[in-house]
Amino acid sequence: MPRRPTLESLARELGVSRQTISNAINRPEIVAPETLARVKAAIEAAQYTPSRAARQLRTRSSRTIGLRLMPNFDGINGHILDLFIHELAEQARRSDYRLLVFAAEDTADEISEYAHLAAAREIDGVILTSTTAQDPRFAWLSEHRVPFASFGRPWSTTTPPEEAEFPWVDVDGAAGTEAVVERLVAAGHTRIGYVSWPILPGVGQDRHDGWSRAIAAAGLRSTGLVCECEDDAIEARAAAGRLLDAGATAIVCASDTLALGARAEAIRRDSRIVVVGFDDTPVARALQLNSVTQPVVAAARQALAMLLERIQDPDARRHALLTPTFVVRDESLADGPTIPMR
Amino acid sequence: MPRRPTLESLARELGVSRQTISNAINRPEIVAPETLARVKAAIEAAQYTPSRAARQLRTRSSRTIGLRLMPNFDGINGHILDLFIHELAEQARRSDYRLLVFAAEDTADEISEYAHLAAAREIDGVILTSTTAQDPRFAWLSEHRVPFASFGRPWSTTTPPEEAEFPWVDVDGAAGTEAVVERLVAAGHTRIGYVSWPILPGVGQDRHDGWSRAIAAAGLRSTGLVCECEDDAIEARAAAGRLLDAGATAIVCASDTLALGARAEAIRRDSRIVVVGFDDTPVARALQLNSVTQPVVAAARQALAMLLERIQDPDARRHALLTPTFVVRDESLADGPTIPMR
DNA sequence: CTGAAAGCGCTTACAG
DNA sequence: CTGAAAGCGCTTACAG
Repeated sequence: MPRRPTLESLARELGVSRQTISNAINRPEIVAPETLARVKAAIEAAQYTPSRAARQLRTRSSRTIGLRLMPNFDGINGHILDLFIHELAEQARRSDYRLLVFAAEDTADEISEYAHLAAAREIDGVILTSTTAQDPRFAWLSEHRVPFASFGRPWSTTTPPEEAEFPWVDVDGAAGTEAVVERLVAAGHTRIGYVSWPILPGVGQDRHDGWSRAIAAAGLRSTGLVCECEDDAIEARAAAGRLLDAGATAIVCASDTLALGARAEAIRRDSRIVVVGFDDTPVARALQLNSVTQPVVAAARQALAMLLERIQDPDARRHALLTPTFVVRDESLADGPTIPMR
Repeated sequence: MPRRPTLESLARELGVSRQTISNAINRPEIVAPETLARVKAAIEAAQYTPSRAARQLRTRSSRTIGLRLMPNFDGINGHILDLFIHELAEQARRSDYRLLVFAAEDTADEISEYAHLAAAREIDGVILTSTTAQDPRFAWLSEHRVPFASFGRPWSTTTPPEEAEFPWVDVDGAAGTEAVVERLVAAGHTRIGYVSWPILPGVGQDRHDGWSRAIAAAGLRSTGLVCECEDDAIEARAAAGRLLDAGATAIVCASDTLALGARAEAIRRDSRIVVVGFDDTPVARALQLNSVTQPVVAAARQALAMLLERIQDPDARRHALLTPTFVVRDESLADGPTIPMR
């Protein structure tokens, strides 16, 4: 790459001191207006940009945040993380932060990479995604004083997430499935099945609980109307079959992948059966499938804002639970306020 | 973050000079074995990692590569880039390089970010994806001496890609659709339709040409058997309808998104109709759809290797065209060597 | 092989 | 407001 100007060379050229130029960049308000203008023009003309490394070394801040890329080989749902990362990168850039991403084999490997990055002072903080119950990353990062914010609640079975000593933002999955059921009930459905992810503490349980809560609130029966399965369309198709055998007229699913399978079965049996997915992935849009959309852009913004606060103040610990929206694409449900079909 | 050891503090502790420690890290072969062992142990014990910023400043190398995150809001096909980036991150880490990602509004904005990153010496090189005909990024990066390697050929209409003055790796899309048609012909199909992306220089034309070439080689007719449409399942469904009206018994598609739509129509008409997608996304797997899989992992490795070569040698310009594989999931095609169904 | 020294390019108190 | 100076934490020729 070509030789580039430095503070030194620029100062000589302009006949001022290095400090003046540095001031013009970092504290323009203390520089005399005419000098400032002259310096700014020279900076512009020379395409001068301070060396990030030198700046980092001096200020002891990298203005870089680290993020592990989660493997997403088999999921349709990885789309959510795609959107999240994209928005995170956009916001980071706006705040003059860099986004450093890395791959890791597992959580232990992920942590070891944080250790490296932190030791080499390459990152000022970390954004976590895909949190699990008993997630070991929270403790490690806290212990080692690495600032972080999490997209995903701590799914601890002992401490409620509101008491977490670190900032997090999450989407209220239960509220999503709950809203779906309410709408289905309003449309006259009384046998509403649920194709669930494994009901374990975390997202799987959360989404299930919303369905369950709404069913109970409506005074409906739930017996025989839940099927647990892995995030696999083939399994979901079989599960949907069982729910339909049990008389379901609508099937709510924990993901679009599951909905894809459920819908194949539903179409075979009776085209009036309503199927609802979750995450509103491109697949749902392509198939005109009802789904629930997460406010991912807001989540990314909040996560970054929280992290930047945390970097400033080690005690910062805001929490935010965002509400998802039911995207109705089925005509039989198409009354009341919805997101317009795309 | 906690106070960390420096070369200075470690040297004092051990009673050796800073250089000795630096040598132990960077040129261990010139340090006396016992000293080396002692130093290595101390480094391990103190969890010492050299400050990246200081190192960068001194060596004038950031060991960081830049990558623009392409927006992927509406595509199912974004999956390929996901895999690519993941593998790139993995390989980069293995070579002790960092992967810095950023979002950009458009190509001009992307270039302006390269300008910033290069001026601040934040990156040593760039990996390009999603290349287009007349892609302005090639010229800009070349002119500004920013090393880069491209995942995607230069789709210039004037210069053949083999003459490009920069390294690139790509997947031979034409070979993919060609192999698909050959297999369909072998299975007895004589009316093979193609749902195409817009046939313009680039991936769209490339994939179309493979189909076209194989049809001609088999001595089959192609009239009425091509439909161009945007990467949209709804449009694809209509297109498939027209192809079926023209007598097609098999439909090859430029993407899984298109195949999704085509299949919906095919199922409605006759379940024996064969549909083939492209990219083998999770959707294809979920729906047991035939598809063509790109060797993305190999592409990412090659792209990184080429970039690292280019960083060493400004004249390095290897090119590689990788061959995709037909993933057969339809029983009617299930003879001959295939990738086993997952 | 080891030790004293220069310098990468910045930022920021400190006198003036 | 500006100028001379220190120092962030490394790497690497250079004498010994």
